[in-house]
Amino acid sequence: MLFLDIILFSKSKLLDKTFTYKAEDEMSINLSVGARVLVPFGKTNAPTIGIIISVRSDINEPDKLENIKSIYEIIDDVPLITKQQIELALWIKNEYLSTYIDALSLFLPPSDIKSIKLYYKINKKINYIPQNDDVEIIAAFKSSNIIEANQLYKLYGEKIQKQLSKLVDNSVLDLKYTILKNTNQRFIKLYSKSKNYSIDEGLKLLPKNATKQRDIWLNEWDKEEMSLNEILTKFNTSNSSVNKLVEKNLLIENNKKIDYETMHYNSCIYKKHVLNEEQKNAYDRIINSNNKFFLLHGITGSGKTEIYLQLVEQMLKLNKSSIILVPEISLTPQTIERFVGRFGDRVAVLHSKLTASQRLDQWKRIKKGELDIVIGARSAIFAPVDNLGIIIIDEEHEYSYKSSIDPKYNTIDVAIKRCQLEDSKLVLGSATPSIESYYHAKNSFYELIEIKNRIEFASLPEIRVIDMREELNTGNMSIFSKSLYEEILLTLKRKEQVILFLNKRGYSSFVSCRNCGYVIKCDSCDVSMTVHKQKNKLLCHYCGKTKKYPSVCPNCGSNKFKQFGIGTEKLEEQTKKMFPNAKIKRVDSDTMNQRDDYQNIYEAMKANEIDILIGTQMISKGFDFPNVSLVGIVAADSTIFLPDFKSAERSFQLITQVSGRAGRGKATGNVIVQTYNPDHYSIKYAKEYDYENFYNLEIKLREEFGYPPFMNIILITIYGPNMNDVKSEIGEYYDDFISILKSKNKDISMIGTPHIAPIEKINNNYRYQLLIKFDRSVKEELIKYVEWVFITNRNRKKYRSNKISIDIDPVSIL
DNA sequence: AGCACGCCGACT
DNA sequence: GTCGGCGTGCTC
Repeated sequence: MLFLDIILFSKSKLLDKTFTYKAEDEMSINLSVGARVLVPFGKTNAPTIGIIISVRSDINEPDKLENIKSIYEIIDDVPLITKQQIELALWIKNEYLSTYIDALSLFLPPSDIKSIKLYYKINKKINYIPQNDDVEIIAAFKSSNIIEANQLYKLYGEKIQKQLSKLVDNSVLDLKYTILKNTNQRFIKLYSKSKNYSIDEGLKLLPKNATKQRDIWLNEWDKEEMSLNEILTKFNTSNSSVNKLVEKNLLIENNKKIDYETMHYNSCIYKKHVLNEEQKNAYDRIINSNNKFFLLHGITGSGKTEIYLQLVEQMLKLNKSSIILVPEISLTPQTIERFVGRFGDRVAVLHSKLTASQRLDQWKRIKKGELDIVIGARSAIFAPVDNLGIIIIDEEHEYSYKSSIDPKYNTIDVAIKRCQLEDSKLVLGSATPSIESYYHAKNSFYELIEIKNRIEFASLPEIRVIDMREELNTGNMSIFSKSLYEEILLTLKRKEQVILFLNKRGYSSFVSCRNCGYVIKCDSCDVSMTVHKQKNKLLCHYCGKTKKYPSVCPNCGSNKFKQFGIGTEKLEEQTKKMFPNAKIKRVDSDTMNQRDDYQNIYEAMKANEIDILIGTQMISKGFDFPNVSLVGIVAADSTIFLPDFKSAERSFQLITQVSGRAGRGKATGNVIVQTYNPDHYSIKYAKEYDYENFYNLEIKLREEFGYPPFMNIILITIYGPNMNDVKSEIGEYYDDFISILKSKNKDISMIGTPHIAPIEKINNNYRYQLLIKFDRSVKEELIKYVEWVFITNRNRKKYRSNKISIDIDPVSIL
């Protein structure tokens, strides 16, 4: 007999624990850790899916033995996750206080189980004399030994379930089940022109006014068979005309199985470059060092990607696989292109636009080892690769590496843990490492590798800081400083490209009444609404709700309004006005709706079909266009003074990263930074490309104010529809928390009391926060107390409508 | 999450 | 007397 510890696939917090089942002593059970099982659960023994996380030959509390049920069956022949991955999942559960199933699900493929069908089978060996209500049930089994449960419910109503389970208990009936899996086969409708009609014969069947149908019938097709989508785009029509043609038998409809295995990326071969001395040195150190963890600090344009590519190539030679993480896959087409262009069909590209079945397919192929290079956003860290040689995290300072949904894991910490478990190397790369990472490199946790020159000794663009206060003094009220305006003119004249960066989408940041100063706010959030001119609406950037532009002030009735703060939409409008002959495109989440929009802009940029590219953060990453020689940062102040411990770092990184988009080709680059705070240290050091001194100052401030990497932070937010309930709940649990700390009598310093969140209300939920700062040495212990107070014992009924968010090591405390 | 048990009000 | 309302508590 063996005992299996199971985690059920349930979202309920109350079922978030291990359940022990027994199974016959079989060899196969030991090999089934990580496989899914079907188990009887609850009073009705409902077949329920779980996953085996461990197998034991004994049980801790023997008295409970009689309560332990036997599993129904093991679902997977091959475990979905390895023991190491289970260990990593359990680490994540404890480190970030998530549920078991949330942590495990990170590693699991999309479910291939459609449903479980239940049957009842009559047991012929038992001679049962039906009593009372059982009579008709037993009678039903006269015609068939086995009947689907749903069928029985249909015949006699759901309430016979009780009798059925009683009959099962008495062994009169046996419960049977089948697991229905998705076939993972998709069909697509393909259309071809009927060969039974000549063109003219067909034409006769089509009314004169059916222009679209005639278009489709008369024109030459690109290929014999076209999909509906292809027809619709080619002939700019709707499916009704296609359906009509099918009705008339002029088009033949064909169901074809589509093969998801062929997922290609249009990319050309990306040939190998010879590493320069600095690159080669970096490469050699990573390959040869006994250290496992590296921080590659290389300025923008220093050729980090080529180092990554050659590291991966070396891993292939050693028969090892690689994981490459990029901040946001759709925003880094270049990196993807290079990896696919170098390694072709060994590369799995995991991105958020994959359908569930594509995702499953990729997962299986990675698991099988057909794909041994995985490139993707943060969740690719959980890819089921075997024999992992290296993990590369590009742009390691990016916030997107910290998950914002549960489990709120930090990808870098997960990667470190994974590398320890699987004996692999980890390379963090950035031109502007996070303060925390650089600190750890300075303290030898990472081996620090610095690259100080651009490839082929291209020079870094010169950054000019323009004091916008002086512009105002000289009477320039426009968005463009004199210098930026002139520089754009010159750049356009030279037929080079310009990137204008502004970190705010929309037209204006907010609207306020000229008479009384009232600011239009979202009805559901404590946030001012942004003007979106194209949509002719006010939009809340937090909950997405919209409002009409007001005709009168809801506060005083005045009809005079003023808009404040510029967004990319207004910048685009102004730029078009100032440079009427330039080809201008805007990139922000408002213009990037379609799957291919970003890719199209990228291609257009490459082909020099755009003169001025305007965008938000979306364009700050990995864009590499040789013909961009001017970058304008329109308002560098937008994030500087946010009350967040990372805001100075963030500003420095943005300016450096965006500046890095200039001067990547032969043309020397220019950067113009417009600001009202030219003396702020993040702007001053960014101007000089002086990461080192920026770091030296910032790290002192972090130490002084007790922020990471010196102190750890846990941010607890309780939110709900009633402000008083939220306030009193967090107060009560805070008291519990404090008394636990006191009773433990340990030297735990903990700072802070509950307070209303900087954004008081989001989506009609009032928010209160507790910010806990503490020394790293007590982290493990403190997390246990947080779990005890805010998860295990958080069950007061009157706060049922409140929710909680617990963020360990948050990257933002807003 | 389900599901059963159980303790109260409105009915044939 | 009983049907059923949903509050409470448990699931290996």
